[in-house]
Amino acid sequence: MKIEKLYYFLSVAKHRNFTKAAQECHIAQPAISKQMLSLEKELGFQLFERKNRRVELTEAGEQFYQSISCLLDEYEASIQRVHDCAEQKETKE
Amino acid sequence: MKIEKLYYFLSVAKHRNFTKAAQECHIAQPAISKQMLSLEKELGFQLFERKNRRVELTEAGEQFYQSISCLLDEYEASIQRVHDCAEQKETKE
DNA sequence: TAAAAATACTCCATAGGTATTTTAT
DNA sequence: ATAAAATACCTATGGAGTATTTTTA
Repeated sequence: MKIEKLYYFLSVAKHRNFTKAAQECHIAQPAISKQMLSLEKELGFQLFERKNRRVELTEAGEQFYQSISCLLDEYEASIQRVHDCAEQKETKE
Repeated sequence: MKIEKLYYFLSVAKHRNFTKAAQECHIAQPAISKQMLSLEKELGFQLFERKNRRVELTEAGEQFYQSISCLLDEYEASIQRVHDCAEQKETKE
């Protein structure tokens, strides 16, 4: 599981549109499409309902969104904290 | 960033030994070694102090360990919850 | 000399790109 | 006809393996 894939998921969930998400993530639309199919396969269930001109989240997708959204915030905070810690150490030496 | 890489890190931190961690993770020692070098490069600072016959964590490494350990627990819980949600949906239909 | 990490390669899987097709409005 | 996702195909990067080297107690 790549963390980038989870960020792509958040973007798709936000836009309810693969093409827009691809733009936001600075990758091509087929790349997002494949990543989301691969994510669903990896998890073992549908995250999206592909409609006509719109993507909707399944119930599981909505829940996953909530969890992953928090988790990635915490992940970023962790990275930030450890960066700060490393820099503080540097200036102390 | 792959989540597997973070699990490898936890294992190395736990054992203070790349070879033991490799065994626990069911991969070869050079694979762990490269993954940890790549992790340090990606983060931009040292996580380990490679000693004689022992690996020690830097301060930043210790802090990263705490954060990542919690984070991966939450990640697993998220996956579990969403699995449960998806199954409940299935049986309801 | 033994134990442990790093390096040098080789191989394969996967991520991403472009072009194209499919599907529904 | 158009908008949007999926598919086909290609390439490059990265992960993992085996064999080997380096280092230090």
